[in-house]
Amino acid sequence: MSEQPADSCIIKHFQSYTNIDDKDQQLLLSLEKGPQEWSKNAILWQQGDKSDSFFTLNKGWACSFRDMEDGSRQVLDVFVPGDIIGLREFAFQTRITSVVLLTDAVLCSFPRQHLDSIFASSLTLCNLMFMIIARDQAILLERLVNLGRRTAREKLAHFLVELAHRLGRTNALVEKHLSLPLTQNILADALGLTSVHINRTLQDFRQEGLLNTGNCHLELLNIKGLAEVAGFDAFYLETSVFSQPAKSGCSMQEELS
Amino acid sequence: MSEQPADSCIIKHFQSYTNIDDKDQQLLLSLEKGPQEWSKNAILWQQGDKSDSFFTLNKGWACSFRDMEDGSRQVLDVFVPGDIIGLREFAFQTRITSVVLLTDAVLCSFPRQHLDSIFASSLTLCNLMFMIIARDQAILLERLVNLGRRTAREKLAHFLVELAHRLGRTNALVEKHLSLPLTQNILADALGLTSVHINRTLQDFRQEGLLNTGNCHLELLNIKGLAEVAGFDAFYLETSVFSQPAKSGCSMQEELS
DNA sequence: CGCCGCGTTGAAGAAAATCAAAGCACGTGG
DNA sequence: CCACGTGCTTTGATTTTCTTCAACGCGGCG
Repeated sequence: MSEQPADSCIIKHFQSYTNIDDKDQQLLLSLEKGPQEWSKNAILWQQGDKSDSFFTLNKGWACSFRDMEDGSRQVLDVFVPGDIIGLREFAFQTRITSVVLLTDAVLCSFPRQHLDSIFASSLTLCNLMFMIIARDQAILLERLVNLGRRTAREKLAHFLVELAHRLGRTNALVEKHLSLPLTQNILADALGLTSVHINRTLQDFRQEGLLNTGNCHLELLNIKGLAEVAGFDAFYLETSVFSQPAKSGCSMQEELS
Repeated sequence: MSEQPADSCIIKHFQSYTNIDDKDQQLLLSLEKGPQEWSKNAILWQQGDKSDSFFTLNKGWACSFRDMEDGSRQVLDVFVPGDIIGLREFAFQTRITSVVLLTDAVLCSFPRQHLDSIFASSLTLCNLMFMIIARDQAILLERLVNLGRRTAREKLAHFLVELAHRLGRTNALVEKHLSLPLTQNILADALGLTSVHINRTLQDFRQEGLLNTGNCHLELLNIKGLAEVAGFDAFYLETSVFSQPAKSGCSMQEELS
């Protein structure tokens, strides 16, 4: 239960946006519940569950989704290490989406009522929370554009490039290789396509030398090419209310900008 | 510049979620800039503009959109009287979307830095702002499901029923008639379809006796039927952190639930 | 071994886009 | 008051994109 600051998921996440002073760090530490191990395919929560906490994802992948009456599902979000899960359910007493772990994972829980303490005692953190939720929304907006006005090729390319970008922020992107624990089915459910079509589109990309896939692993051979296919522009990921930039940990950022 | 509380857009909006005490009302009043008239087709702001304020929409309709490189556009949001416009741009120094007025309108401006005063002086309002932005996100999520996993029929029906629901909240829905200043083109851009296809789907609905359209006007003949077509469930519109329900102004709410 | 989840492949079909043109309503100016 | 332009709706014919269905291979794992 007593972590060092370096182990705190939420502080690490917040630090990537702006500097958090010692006082605020202590506040966060005192509110966060220690890391817990979860195993693959565990359901973090389901639509309709009581909504009284959110999580920070320290290690592993997760995704949120909505089940449809006809048996299909829409994947709404893919979470990677460093992400906050469930902040958007803040306004509801019951969960409006479900969340499943795509890999074994380490999570920190954060009871919702602790948000009050944050709002009450730190203007910086209050602003920051607001900024994070607003950035989440920007990502959703972009996903909306993706689903509404792009072809399957563009959708898939855009999704992958965005993911690479987000992974770059927390250094999980080693060279152009990244572990991608997403089945073609999940990709399809995220992009509003069928897995069959995802499969064929991936084949096209491989033939064009844009990427390679294999065994939960993705190799981006030509990120610029992919970004071009997608019409990708990273502006929507770059929050800038606080002047201090995130510590740039990765060459991706420059390569894409 | 000196409005009575009843004229304040933002207070009215907030009151629909929970009770605002006098102190908070005064605070809001002091921060809000008086109502301004705008005319149809005016651009509130454009992608890339400096982002330093948001608006409350007192009268009229607006929509936010993103222009694509290929000339098409994706409509992201349709705003109706009582809505807050631009809250989600909070995290960015420049606008990530554009907003255009669909009718003549009355708006109140709210400088962003005033949010700090709110965060600093009222825990209630701080929570409320958070709730509102979270609810916005829930609506976006639902729109995402709409775009990703529904047919044209379902998309259109869902969109219209959601709109009716939202209008019901602020009493703009008289009987089953509502003014709908949306061209088929805008509907298409909102739903990721073409106006031709919207036209044909609307014709189907008319033939099935579900609705009537004409001249910026929509008549919902069979809301239940439409909701059924759409697989509509209003849970995502019902925020419930604050126990007090919004004053129910309209028979719609019961009819649909 | 046999099952199961996942990726891959092919053929056929459905949903929606595209292109092009015509009609209609409304405001504006002659 | 009528002619005209403009923006929106409507219509038909054609094409593209993506889905559906069905089957097979392959690897991991109980």
